[in-house]
Amino acid sequence: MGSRGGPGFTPGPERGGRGGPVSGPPQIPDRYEPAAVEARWYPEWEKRGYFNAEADDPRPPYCIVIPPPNVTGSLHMGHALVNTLQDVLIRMKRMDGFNALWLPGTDHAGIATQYVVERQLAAEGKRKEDLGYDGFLTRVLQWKDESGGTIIRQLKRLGASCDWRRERFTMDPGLSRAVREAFVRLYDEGLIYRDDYIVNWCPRCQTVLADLEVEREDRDAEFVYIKYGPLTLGTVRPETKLGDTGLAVHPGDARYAQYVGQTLEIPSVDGTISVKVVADEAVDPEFGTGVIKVTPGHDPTDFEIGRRHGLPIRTVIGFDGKMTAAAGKYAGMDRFETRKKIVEDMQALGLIDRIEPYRHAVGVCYRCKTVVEPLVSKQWYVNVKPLAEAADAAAGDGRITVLPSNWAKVFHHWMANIRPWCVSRQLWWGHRIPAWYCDREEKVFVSRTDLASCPSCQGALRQETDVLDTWFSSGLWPFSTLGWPEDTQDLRTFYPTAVLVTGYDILTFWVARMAMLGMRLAGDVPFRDVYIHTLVRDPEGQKMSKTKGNVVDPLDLLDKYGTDALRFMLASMVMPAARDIRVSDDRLEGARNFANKLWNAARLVLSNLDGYDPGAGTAGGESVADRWIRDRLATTVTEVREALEKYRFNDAASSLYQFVWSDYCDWYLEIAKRSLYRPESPAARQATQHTLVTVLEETLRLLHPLMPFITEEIWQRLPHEGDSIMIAPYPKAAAVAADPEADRFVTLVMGAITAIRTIRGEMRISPATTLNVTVKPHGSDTATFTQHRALVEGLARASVAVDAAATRPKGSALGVVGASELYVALAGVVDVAAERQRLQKEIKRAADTIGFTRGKLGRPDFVDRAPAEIVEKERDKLAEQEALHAKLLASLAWLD
RNA sequence: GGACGAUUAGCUCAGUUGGCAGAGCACCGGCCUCACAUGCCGGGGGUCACUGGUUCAAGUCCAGUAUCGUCCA
Repeated sequence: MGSRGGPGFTPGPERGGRGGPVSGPPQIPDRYEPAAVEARWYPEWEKRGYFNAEADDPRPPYCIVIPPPNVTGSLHMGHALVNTLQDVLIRMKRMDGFNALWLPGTDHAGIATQYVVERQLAAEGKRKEDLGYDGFLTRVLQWKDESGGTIIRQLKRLGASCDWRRERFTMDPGLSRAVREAFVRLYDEGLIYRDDYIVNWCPRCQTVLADLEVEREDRDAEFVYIKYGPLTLGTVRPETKLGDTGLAVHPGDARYAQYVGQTLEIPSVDGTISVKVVADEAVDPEFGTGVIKVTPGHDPTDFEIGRRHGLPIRTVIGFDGKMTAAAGKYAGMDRFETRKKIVEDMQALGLIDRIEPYRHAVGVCYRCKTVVEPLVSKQWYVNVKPLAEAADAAAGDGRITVLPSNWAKVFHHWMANIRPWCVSRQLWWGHRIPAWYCDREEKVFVSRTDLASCPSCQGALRQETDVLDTWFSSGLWPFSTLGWPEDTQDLRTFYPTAVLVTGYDILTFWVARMAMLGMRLAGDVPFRDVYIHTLVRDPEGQKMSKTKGNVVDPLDLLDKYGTDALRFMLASMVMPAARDIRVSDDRLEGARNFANKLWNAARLVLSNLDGYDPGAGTAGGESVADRWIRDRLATTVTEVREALEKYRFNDAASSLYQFVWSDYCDWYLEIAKRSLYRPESPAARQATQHTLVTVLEETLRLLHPLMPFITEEIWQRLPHEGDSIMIAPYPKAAAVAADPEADRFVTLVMGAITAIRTIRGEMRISPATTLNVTVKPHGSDTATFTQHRALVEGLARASVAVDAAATRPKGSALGVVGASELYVALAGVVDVAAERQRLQKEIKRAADTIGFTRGKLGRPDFVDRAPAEIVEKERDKLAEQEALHAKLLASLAWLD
């Protein structure tokens, strides 16, 4: 498929030479059919290696790493959005002369994947323990092989131009090595440590969760007021009373000052318990009775209070969510059943003061929604504080730009308030922590290589069974995928990457961690820009969720509307402010219609290329309309480039939409038809053909990043240079020179056409009726009207006479175009009452503007203090409106 | 409780440095005009949430109020 063009071009390889205007070659359907086009071009692009980037390419690098989706996942609307935006950027930069690399891959999604496989096993009546560690991992890998690749195939349907040769997976040997290297380095630097701390435990997943992995859900509960010796206090978790080791009040609370420091013996359901009363700022004296019970083993706040005051920890709920032996007679009972039972028991003993309904947020596991149990256990932590300070500084001084800028604040806030990151997970699926315990010497060894025996005593070792948080490996993604820790050519060329595009929901989960780890380990920021997009919602603004049943499958939309339509819709919905996106069929239809519009514009152009010589250019026959559409395109190029540079995808989309539909199709094509079907000269026809083709060709290149398939399909059928639009140059912005003649054309000729059409519309005159129009030009307007008389006649369906000496015919409607007038004969066509009504409306409009403007100009403050050009503009407006008003009044008088 | 955001046409939303309020959809009227009815032509529709302030000038800047939303605790 080489380049076409040059003299003697005949459009379309399969097209026969047909003379004159035709209704489009039968080979080109009158509707754009996306499926076949998409299926044809994607494999072709991939086969030709257009997606590939090399590290030794001398052009400036531009790299995006994909936010890795779950390897066993499938495409949802969020993926469709984030990957559309990345593809728009990467295609634009690739066309624009950059060495553009979009690096794809997937992550292993530890908890999520393990949870899915465990459910599969449960359906078979098995547990992972039945398969054993190795057996379970085999099973997970089997599931990965089955479902892995699904999302990659789906990304290809979306048109994603990733360098697939470089696809990575967080559990690959290379990336696993990076994980181990990172862990060991941070450990050696003293940033990783083990600690007994209160953690979020998921009793179902049997693992600890990071704070971020706990979601809040509002639940109805009972607020139980318990008689606590001499005091009364409220709690939503009466079952934890068994683990109480203290009571706390606010230090300034006079009501309870007498108790502070005392140890009370409290009669309880299972004998008495002894609790120490402490004063702590964390207590809200306004809440409940102002006294709280302190259960350091089962509540994060209580844990902190306990640490501050040296209270002992009593663990009464175990990792299985059941009461422990320390819970006495409740041992072995489920925690929620115990809650009910203990209330009953306390009621029997008269220990309940009262019970009130209460709604509060409980923490649940973000994967399985099980209520999280705060528990004390020994875990691995990263002290991220120093890393966060560095990352925060980079965002503060512009080495990283977070966009839209309101997200920069969120980023900063999170960095400034960061807490130690718990990185160990009690899962089987993930990167096993490279730590070995020597039980004999009670030592821990962290090592890059597997250890067989204790380096110190040569005794047996056991490896840590915990794995690392998935985000630990994802946090290395921008450099581990480029070969880190090796000093690779890829890393030197493509790191730091240009931009990271992702949703705000993982700004803290992931973006923050990449920034911290990248700066610490890879020595520089991982990306220059972070572009945060919002969530995709249903038409009612509801978050899509399986439980609500309002999930839209992007694959269905691709089938129904076409990939380009979905992409265009998504891009045009991405607003600069942090607003969620609502997808609706209306929006998609609009985008599909836009694709169809473009398709049909191309059909019109392609069917009118007989005799066209691409090498001859405009042959000196260029018209003012040809110049006008070129100027409009040049302006559009500037707008689109600026919008994309600033990640204002909606601006880029609407500029293109407006240009293609309103300027090119509605105006230019209609004008061009006159020139094609009734050319003034062969040169004029050639110039029109040339303009039609080259403007469309450039428009296609401008649009290609948003709508890759349809643009390639049309581009290939047009005269063009090069093998594919994908690798054709992105249009360059050019200054638009002042063109007074083109301005007059817009104001007078297009204005006259619109004026006549408006009169026709308001008078409800059928489009089939040819109107008799007399134009009375003002001064130098004569030449313009005379020159374009036929065009006005054609586009306004009128018979036009230009006569500077014309007098207003009886029973005619008035149109005002600039300083000129036109009269539309209505005699016998319509009753003059309608025109009277129309004129009165126009008169009121003009009078309102005049009143407003006079008022403004009448205020000395305005005239004195506003900039001269603003005042001048107001004066011009006033004069113009006064002239218009006078004409309209005269016209009304004429009618009567 | 804290932070952030939103409030503009019937709906969904743009509106960048303060200078004549915009788009798409929906609606109304007229058209199957030889690229397209996934279309063409025309039209109506807004006290820019509210109250004050700054300014010659406020949708835009400032303060407050109300309502809604998101995140954090």
